[in-house]
Amino acid sequence: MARVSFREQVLRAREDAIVSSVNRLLAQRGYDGMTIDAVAADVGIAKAVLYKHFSSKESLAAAAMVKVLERAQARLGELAAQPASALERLKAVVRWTMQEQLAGEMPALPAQNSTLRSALMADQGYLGKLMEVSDRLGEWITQAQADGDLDAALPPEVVLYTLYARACDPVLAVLKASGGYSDERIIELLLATTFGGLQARAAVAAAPAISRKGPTRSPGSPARSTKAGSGR
Amino acid sequence: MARVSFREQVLRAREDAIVSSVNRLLAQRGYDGMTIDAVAADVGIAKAVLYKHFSSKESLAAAAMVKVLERAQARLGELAAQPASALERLKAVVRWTMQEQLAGEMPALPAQNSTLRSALMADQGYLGKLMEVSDRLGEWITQAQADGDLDAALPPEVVLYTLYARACDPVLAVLKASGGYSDERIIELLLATTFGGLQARAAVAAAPAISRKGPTRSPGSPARSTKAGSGR
DNA sequence: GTCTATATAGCGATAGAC
DNA sequence: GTCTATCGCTATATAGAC
Repeated sequence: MARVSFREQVLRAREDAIVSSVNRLLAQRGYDGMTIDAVAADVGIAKAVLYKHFSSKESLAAAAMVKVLERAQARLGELAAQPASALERLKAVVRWTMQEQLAGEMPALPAQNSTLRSALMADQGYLGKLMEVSDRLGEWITQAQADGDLDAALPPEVVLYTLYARACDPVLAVLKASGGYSDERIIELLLATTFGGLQARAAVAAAPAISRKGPTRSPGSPARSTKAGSGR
Repeated sequence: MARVSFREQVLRAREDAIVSSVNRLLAQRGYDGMTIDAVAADVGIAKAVLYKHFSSKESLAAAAMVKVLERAQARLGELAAQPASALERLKAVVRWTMQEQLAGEMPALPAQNSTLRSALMADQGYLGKLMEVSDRLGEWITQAQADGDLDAALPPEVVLYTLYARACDPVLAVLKASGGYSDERIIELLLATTFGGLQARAAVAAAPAISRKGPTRSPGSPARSTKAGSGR
């Protein structure tokens, strides 16, 4: 019994290592760019061993998504324990998702992949966790609307989807790549643009005051300061 | 000379048809999901003929992106001719990109694909058009900030990237798939969430007043109205 | 100049050696 | 129980028939 339990433990530990690698590789290269060989190499095991744990590439992605949702659940639990308004909690959640993104720990799935989506929709573990997370966020959203902190004219599900979308917002990666901003500054900027549109009023009050370089520019001379491009 | 010109014209017409198909297929299945065979079948020509016009899949995608930028340029020109504030023009641009998305005409590229990105960054036509569009949008952005309509604390490039990101916002597709909203309603909702975060004040004034079903709900009973889920 | 048939390669998945 | 070598499939790209 003890030996079986020990073996179980070893297997679980390795599964954790696998899922962790998948998480990182998904974040770096995306689902299509991630190869099974790369996963095996990253974990340091043979590909055949990988298939002893997960039957397909899709199940690997599903496991990674479940792990992300579990981490999100843990974060939600922490936030629920702290005294804060619903809006503050929602902001903290989005901040966390952005930190995960910057840390390269937020897996990126294709917006619409038929086989992958089918696999995810068939995965009860994934669906269950997703619904639990969505329910808790939904409670905070409606609460924040009742508090007058979020625009009550927006259907809660629109707010929910928007929060999910910000967890994989490409703007963050572009700003990071541009190199002109610190991680914390990027998060503050995106929090400002995100919740400025979600809260009912006083949009930018949440963002710290920002000192512009040089004297205040005359409104008459815009002079194209945005030639960056950097192609989507 | 006339015959050559005629042949030229035929070739150009077919290239337009090809690019049009690529646009649609990119919007439907994404870059990785789009196969060359599907493009040839959609256009109604043989695959070999396709390669007479475009040397690779990447050049197909680049051509599609250039076409989108050209359409955007045309739209920007129309808007520039009309009397309106910079903010109104920016809103009109975003509205247009969302209409394109809903019409299935907005090609979707992977967020980070090494070979594709390299090909795009090497495409002078693409880069030139992108910079032209970005310059014009940048002018409107700084103007809107000078007008006090956009948050002046946001770097213009952050606003620019955010506008680009909304042109392929997955939230739109999710709301469309949910079936609960008309196309126009979806656009109004996303315009509200987008510019609420970008304009300095009076966030939701742009969105039309929305009549909620039933009597005003008591703030004390949130009762999870968001169990939708719909996976990422 | 257009299509059929094929070359080539990369990747997911598996069988067999040790 | 772990790894090497390979299968089979799909998709990009091309050569040759008509």
